[in-house]
Formats: sequence, C-alpha cells, structure tokens
Amino acid sequence: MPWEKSFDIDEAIDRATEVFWAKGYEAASLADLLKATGINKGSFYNAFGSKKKLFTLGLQKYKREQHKATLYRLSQMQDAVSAITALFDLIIAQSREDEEKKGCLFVNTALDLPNLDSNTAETVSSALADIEAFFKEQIIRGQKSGDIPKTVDPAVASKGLMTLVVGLRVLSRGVSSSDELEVIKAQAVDLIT
Amino acid sequence: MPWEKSFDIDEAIDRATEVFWAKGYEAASLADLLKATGINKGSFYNAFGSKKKLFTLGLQKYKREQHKATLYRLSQMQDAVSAITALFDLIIAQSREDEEKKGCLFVNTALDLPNLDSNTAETVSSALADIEAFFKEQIIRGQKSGDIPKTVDPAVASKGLMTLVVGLRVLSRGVSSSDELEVIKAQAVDLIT
DNA sequence: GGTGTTTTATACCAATTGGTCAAGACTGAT
DNA sequence: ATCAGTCTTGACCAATTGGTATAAAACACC
Repeated sequence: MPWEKSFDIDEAIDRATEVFWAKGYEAASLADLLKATGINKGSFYNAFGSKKKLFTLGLQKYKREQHKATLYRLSQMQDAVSAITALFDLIIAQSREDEEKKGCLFVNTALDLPNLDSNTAETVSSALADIEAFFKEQIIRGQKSGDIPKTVDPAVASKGLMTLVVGLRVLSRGVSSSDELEVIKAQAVDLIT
Repeated sequence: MPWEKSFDIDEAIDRATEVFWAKGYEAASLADLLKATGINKGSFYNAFGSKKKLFTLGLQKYKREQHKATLYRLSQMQDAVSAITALFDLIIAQSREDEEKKGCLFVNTALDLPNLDSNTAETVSSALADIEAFFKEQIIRGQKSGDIPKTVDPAVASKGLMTLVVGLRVLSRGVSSSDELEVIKAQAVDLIT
C-alpha cells in the first residue's frame, strides 16, 4: 500500500555519521547533514525525528557494525602479539588514509562527553571498555602461550594500551605524523614484551 | 588622558579561556563569553577584535603562564622519577577537582584541530612537544643518576608517556574514574622502571 | 481510479549566531 | 570649562540555528 522509502535509510545514517564524526555533534549543522545525506528536510524529520536521535542512531550503528566487528576480526588472529600490534597498525593505516582527519568517532565523542547526554556517555564508555577488554584477553592468551611475559599485569597493561590508542587518535588529528605514530606503536609493543 | 578600562583585561581573557576550555571554540558562544567576562559586547570587540583573536590570545597566555610554568616547576624536583610521577599525580588531582570536566585545554583543542587554523595547530603542537621534551629530559637525567634503566629509549618512552597523558585527559572527561586514572599512572611508571 | 503514504519544495518560525555602529559617559590635560 | 580621546551602552544587523507546517506531486497496492 505505501510508497517505499526512496532513499536508503542505512546509507543516510552512515553519511550523516561521517559528518558528525568530522565536525562533532554541535558543529554539524542541519544543512550539513541534509547535503551529506542528499535527502530533504521534511524526509529527514520524518525519518529520524531530530538531530540528536540521528546522532545516537549513527553512534550505535557504528559501534555494532564497525567497532565490534573489527575487534572480533583481530581477536581471531593466530597469536596475541600479532592481534595487538595489528590493531595499532590498523589505526596508523587509517590515520594515514584519513584525509579529512576525522580521527576516531568514539574518541572524538569521548572528549565531548561533558556537553552530551548520559546515553551517549554510556555508549562511548562501553566502546572504550571493549577495546580494553580486547587487550586484556589477548594479553592473557599471550601469557598462556608464552609470547607475553608473566610479569605483565593484564589489568594494568590493557588499560595502558587502551589509553595509548586514545592518545594516538587524538594526535592523529593534526599533531603527529605517521612516523611519530609508529614510535607510539613501538612503545605499545614494549609494554607487552 | 583617556578613560581607563573599567575591567581587567587579563582576567577577562582568563575567564573567556575557561569557557573555550569547557565548551570548545565553536560551541563557546559570544553570549557565553560576555556573561563569563562580565563585559559588554561593544567593549568586547573594542578590546579583542574578534572571537578568534581572543581564543588565540587565551591559548597563548595559558601556555605561557600555566603550561610552561608547571613543567619548569616539575623539572626542578629532586629526582627524575619523582618529576615524572608528579606530573601524573598533578593531572589526576586536577581531574578529581575538575567539576566542570574541562579536561585539558590543549588536548581538547588538539582534537579540534582539523576545524581550526594552522596558527592554533602550531601552538598546540608545540605545547605537546614541550611535554614530550620534559619527559625526555627527565628520562635522560634519571638514566645518568641510575634511577631509570639504560634499556629505556628516551625518544620512544617520552613519546609514549606524552601519549598516555593525552589519553588520560580524554578519559578524564567522563569515561574513567580517578581510580582508573591511577592504573594508567601505574602503567606510566612501569614504562620507566 | 481510488486510497494511503511518502516524497519534494517552499515558506515559515523563534531563537541565536558573530559582528557593527552611533550616541553618550567618562577621564585627564589644557 | 572645555576638548580630545577612549570607553560603555544598547540598539541593530544579516545570516544561520534546529525545527514545523503545508502544499502539491510521486508512487504502490487494491
């Protein structure tokens, strides 16, 4: 009976998320979002209700489809040290290709948390907790297989590695070059060997 | 001959900087700045010329009066390890007292660099470079006095410590509790012992 | 061909954005 | 007392903010 939606809602969310990602929630204007998604203002509010709802939607979609998927893929690697270094390599590669210097959606949002709602805070916190948990699991796995010394404290080192990731993504937005990011990766490797 | 300014310009800059600090450059509205400084719009433009100029002014003033002064004070401590751990203690203490969750002015600005001018980028980069240089000097000093093992690479570890500081300040804005920040400090100490 | 729905386009809204300007208020020197 | 020079004040500006409303047109199913 009804007319099917003529635009791909999922793709519209992705396009909008990229705008939020690059500019931040506040600075991403409605005009920006409409241009990026290519849909009309009326359709926009019909489909998403408000700017904030779309942001929340995009954040959760990203977490589900990109973030978790990436961590899972890395956790399937043969050995723990490879999995850990692969995450750093991935981030550095992304930074190198990231011409808009968007950085990381979660880190960008994390720094903006005091100006956002508690709902968002929880999503971001749990995303970062996922990264920490990934590191912790890999460290324990590495210790079982003998690749990582028992002297490393998984709880401490995993939080340290997560913090390095966060810092890395900040620096990648205009402070440090790829070469410098490699040094940080070297430091991360030092932590677990 | 002229009528003296009825407000303290230095204090106005400080007040304004706190607003930029808490909200970011874009999100800090003119109305916010006027309310915080307590001066009138006309006087504002008469004194500072524009929002951007005031931001630049505040950033440089902060760097000069707070940032550099703190690093210098810490570098005067008796031993290198104390100096390094004192910086982390200071940051954690600041985070605990920071009820507005402002975080760090430079880190906040660093993450916003793609949306700001190259002038700002340079100021922020050099502020972070100062932190890295501080760590490097202290590590070298610690190695001379035998407090820090020679196996530590000053160039790598100093960048690692700086990255940890940056990450810490992001997490302090709503993700991690003070206790968790202490764990990160423990990781930092591990790096140089 | 209706019916129900979604699209587009446009106009509109109050509030806020950063910024300007002229008029008046004040001071110190003459 | 007056004058020059600076400061403060408040009105004013166009543009933009997120969001609503409304019309007509486009479409799919029965």
